Amino acid sequence: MTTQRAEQRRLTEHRILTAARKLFSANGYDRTTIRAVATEAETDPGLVMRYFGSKENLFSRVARIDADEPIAGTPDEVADAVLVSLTDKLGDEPVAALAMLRSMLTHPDASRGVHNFMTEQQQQIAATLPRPDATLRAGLMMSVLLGTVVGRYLIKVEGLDDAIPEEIGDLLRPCFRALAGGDAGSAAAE
Amino acid sequence: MTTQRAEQRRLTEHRILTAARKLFSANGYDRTTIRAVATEAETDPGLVMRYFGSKENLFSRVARIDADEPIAGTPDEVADAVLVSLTDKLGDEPVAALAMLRSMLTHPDASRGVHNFMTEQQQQIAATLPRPDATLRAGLMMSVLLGTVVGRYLIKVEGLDDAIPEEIGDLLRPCFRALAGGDAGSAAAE
DNA sequence: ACGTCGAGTCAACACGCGATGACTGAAAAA
DNA sequence: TTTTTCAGTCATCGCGTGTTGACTCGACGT
Repeated sequence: MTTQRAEQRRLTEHRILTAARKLFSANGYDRTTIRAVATEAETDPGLVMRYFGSKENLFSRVARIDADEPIAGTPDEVADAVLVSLTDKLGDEPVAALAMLRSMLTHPDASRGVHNFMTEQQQQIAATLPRPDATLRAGLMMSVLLGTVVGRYLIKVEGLDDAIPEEIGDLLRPCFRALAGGDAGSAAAE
Repeated sequence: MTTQRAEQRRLTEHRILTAARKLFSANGYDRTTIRAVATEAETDPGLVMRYFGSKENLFSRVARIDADEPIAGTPDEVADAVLVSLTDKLGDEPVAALAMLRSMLTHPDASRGVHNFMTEQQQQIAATLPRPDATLRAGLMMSVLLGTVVGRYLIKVEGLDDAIPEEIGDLLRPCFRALAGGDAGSAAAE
């Protein structure tokens, strides 16, 4: 059985992690203070430090973008796979990812984290596109994905912040299809 | 004629503004210090304060996204207009806009600035799209634009960071066309 | 020539931050 | 019961920040 103390500690750690996720994703790394996290978690700054060592460490425990499933298939299948991974993220607020995304432009670790995630996905996608500009196309697909998530959750673009994922997915499908290049973009020549 | 003193002041102010633009766009608001700006401008922190009043004020003098020309026309024309405003921004590094964009996720003023710009453009676009989901479509167009600029200059997505604007524009044209909804997206129904 | 103005310099203030370490008291082990 | 362990508390340190005000001194107006 778990002792009273172990259980108490588990609960407190959990409160701290939840508070950290919330504040990091709402305010970013620099504007989130250990003291604010402690207050939100109804505990003490010293305890946060003891349990997690440093602010950096706490952030890395809380901010993460889970890798999607491997991507492969025909260009159209790839486009749809990216679309699915997008609508997944649009389903319900991915707090851990938002903690990362909120700080990606100002905090070096978060920047690396996002860059790594995007590059990983991008390379998988590019490998399936039989084109000389595959890397650029894959990079644009990831950029569209990024822009959509940032627009919805962080910038709160009107109409995008409260749209249902399916509708967004339907509107974006032609984009990903065109970027994947299954068929020539309509009216490409001029 | 301009006096020596007036000229000297003009030069120093200019060095400060250039330094501030550079540092704000590279490191964001919070991680840019008045001292660092002064050092970069080869002057004194006190002088920066005297000339610009406060860090906030200096930021607002330096970070701006110039409004694009009004958008109107048929859906396809609107799509192309957005595309042009994008390729313009991809032409050469828009330092003043990057100062704004770099801080948009963590600094309230920058957030407002980007939000205002996007909403403004979005409303112009939406007004030209004869669709019930015009706002969402326009919002997605702006989100794609945002994602592309952020991906190129701030995240530095591989292949996107050094691509020529025309190539990016060509790849993105079908996206904006589809979002503008001039014709039905290919394979929309299933 | 003389007094004024203003560009530039410097030291210091008040504040909030991450981090440290000593302390308390109750639960756990002996 | 006695001893040890550890969750939780608290005061405090060192540092970097934005900001202030006093000071210098060469250019300017008269």
